[in-house]
Amino acid sequence: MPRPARLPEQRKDFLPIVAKTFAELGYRRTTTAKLGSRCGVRENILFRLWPSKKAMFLASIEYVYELSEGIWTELLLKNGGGEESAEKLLKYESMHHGEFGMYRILFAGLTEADDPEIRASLAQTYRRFHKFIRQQISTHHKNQAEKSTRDIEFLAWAYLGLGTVANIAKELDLIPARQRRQLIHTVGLLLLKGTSL
Amino acid sequence: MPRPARLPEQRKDFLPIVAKTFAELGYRRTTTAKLGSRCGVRENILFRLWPSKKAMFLASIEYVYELSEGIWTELLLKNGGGEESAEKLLKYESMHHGEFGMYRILFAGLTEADDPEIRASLAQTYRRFHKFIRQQISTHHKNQAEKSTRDIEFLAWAYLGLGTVANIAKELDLIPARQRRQLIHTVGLLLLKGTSL
DNA sequence: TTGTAGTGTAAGTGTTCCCTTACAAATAAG
DNA sequence: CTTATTTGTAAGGGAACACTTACACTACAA
Repeated sequence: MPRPARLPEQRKDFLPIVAKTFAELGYRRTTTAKLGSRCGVRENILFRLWPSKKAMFLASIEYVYELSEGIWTELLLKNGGGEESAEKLLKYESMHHGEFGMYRILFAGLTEADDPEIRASLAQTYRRFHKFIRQQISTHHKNQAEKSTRDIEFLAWAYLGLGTVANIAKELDLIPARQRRQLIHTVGLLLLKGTSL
Repeated sequence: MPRPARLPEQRKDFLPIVAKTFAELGYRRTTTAKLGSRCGVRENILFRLWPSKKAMFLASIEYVYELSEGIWTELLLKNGGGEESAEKLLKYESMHHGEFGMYRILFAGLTEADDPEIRASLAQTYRRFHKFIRQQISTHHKNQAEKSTRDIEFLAWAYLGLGTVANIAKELDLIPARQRRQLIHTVGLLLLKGTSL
């Protein structure tokens, strides 16, 4: 009898490394040879775990969301679901937004968006981010002045946009870190509450 | 005596085509052969106009801003610099935002941002967009309740973020066109005035 | 008309890249 | 131990790509 296959475990071990590489180099400049060397194996090993380079990239896109969601839900659990949850998340984000640089995978994906599979995976990821944010805004407003569902959806998109420019600004050194934190916090509150700045 | 060189004219003729190609395919998938065929010439012609593929891309990044700015200032001239300028621009943007798809060049550039020249060109472009928007918000507030410079800067970044998600949403079909227009208009007003939604 | 330099074509060149194949080493079950 | 299968290495194949070179043709000023 042969030894048991450990493919799933290997996938789990290598995925963070693969994702980080795509985040750093983008899709096209990431070569399968480079992925292999970073994982400490030859490239054909990776081709046994995923059928193609594209599949590795798709797995990385999913990983981006799961990483963020993991951190956020942990924060929410600590908080016990109180009303100030959204504020706590916002405060956390203003401090740690984009610290792993994983958003770069989404930028990379956007330039490959004419591939239907990459496009679908990206769309799903953005929708999941949007849904999560929308829920936070909703919860925040539950016991207060009501807002229409449409308004909350818009505010959630605007918040996603805020996070995205913050990432771009970080990437290009457009705004110093301290000011970037203030930006997320100030405008984030404006969007969370929908009230005047 | 030889015939006079027409290199500047050729550059001007080809740049929109080159930029559009980069916008469609991204940086890496755009091959110099493809650029040539779209321009109706062989690739070496393009290498006489720009020293490298990267230079063609850099020129395309600048072109993105100039195109937008041209449209906007034309709109402003028509309006005569009245107080409702910002609103008019906003209305125009809500209707035509991203219609040429040139923002894709910026996405493509972001995944190449570790190249110092591309990074610098991108940074300059974003700064120019930010400055333009900031001026609009400032002008809008001139004769009304004052806002701090810092707040106006933040609102301008937030507006840039709004435009960016709108582009992403368009790219990935996350929001139907009609709703996207409403998003830009509603949240745009919120950011322009800094008042409640 | 003539000479000079611009404008275009055709055909490489060396490199890089995704993915495959061939095969050796390790390992667990019988 | 034997055997079947996994895990790893080494090498390379075919294609694509950025950029170059060689050379013919064209148009203009003198």
